[in-house]
Amino acid sequence: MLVRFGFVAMSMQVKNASPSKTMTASAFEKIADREAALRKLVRLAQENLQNTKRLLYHCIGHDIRFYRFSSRLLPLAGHDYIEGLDYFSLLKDDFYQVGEVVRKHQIRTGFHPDHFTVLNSPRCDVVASSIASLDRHVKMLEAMELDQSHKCNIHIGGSYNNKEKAGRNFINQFSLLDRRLQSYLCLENDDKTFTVAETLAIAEEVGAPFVLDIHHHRCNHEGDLLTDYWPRIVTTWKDEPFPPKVHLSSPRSESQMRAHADYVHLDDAVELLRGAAEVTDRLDVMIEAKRKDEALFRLIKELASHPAVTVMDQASIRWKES
DNA sequence: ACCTGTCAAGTCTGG
DNA sequence: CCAGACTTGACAGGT
Repeated sequence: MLVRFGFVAMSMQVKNASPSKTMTASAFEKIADREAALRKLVRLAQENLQNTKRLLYHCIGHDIRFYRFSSRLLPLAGHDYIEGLDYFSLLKDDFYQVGEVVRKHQIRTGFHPDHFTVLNSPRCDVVASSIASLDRHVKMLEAMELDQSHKCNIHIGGSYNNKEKAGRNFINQFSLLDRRLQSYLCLENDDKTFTVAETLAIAEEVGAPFVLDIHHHRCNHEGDLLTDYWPRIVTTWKDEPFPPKVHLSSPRSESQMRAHADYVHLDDAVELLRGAAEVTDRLDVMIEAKRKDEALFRLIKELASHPAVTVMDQASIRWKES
């Protein structure tokens, strides 16, 4: 099994390259000259896109072909204050430049809209802003000229005291989305509410790929063994150009089980790779650790001494279990 | 240069 | 019904 590793949004090695620079709503309010404030927002967004490009070059230089964009590229996006501001026409070229690097170097990218994107909420305003957020994320991918193989990954949402009903509500809301949005989505199990079993069943029903988060699974499962789900997980990716993707992280501590640790524990990685190797010959692993790309490089280094591992380059390995 | 507190969002819990 | 916890990186304000 060929395994490629990726990281999220920012680098611990590339300095002054935040792709998430922003302005608070209250700071925006305090600027008397609204036009000047809007210009500053556009400048921040432009910096975020240019830094994203720098981060992509960093990836390329280290053989990394899997990267998740920051979901905060556009400051105050969706906020009432900036109504009428068209980031997309103003930053057309910046978006295009990012996409150009991605396509030229065949990097797998995507977004993870924040957990306030809740499609199954009983509140109409929450659903509406969630759809608007998804639309914005897809617009960014389109502005980069990246097709549906680059996904927006979301969770199912809240349970509202009736998880089964909440799941059905998600399916209903999903079915009401434009096909354009649907085709860019993939679904991930979360650490509190929707387990692998529940999320996978929903993903199968709506025809979206399923992203396994091994850490969330550990926080939120019902004694179910992952081995029961691996074949079905892989099947949800069968029509996709890229291989199945999974999220890998370790708990910060026993008292902070849900929080992400600085680095990934080798054992967690090995456990994941063992399971995946039974069902797929390609896997993309998104590292979700505080130390970002440093955690990726450290994990590769640690994996190198495992008997089942052959290191291919700085960011990928071959797993060959005895 | 560094440190601490605040900011955004939605859900859930506890009072 | 309301306040606070949860989460995260960056802002904001203090020293």
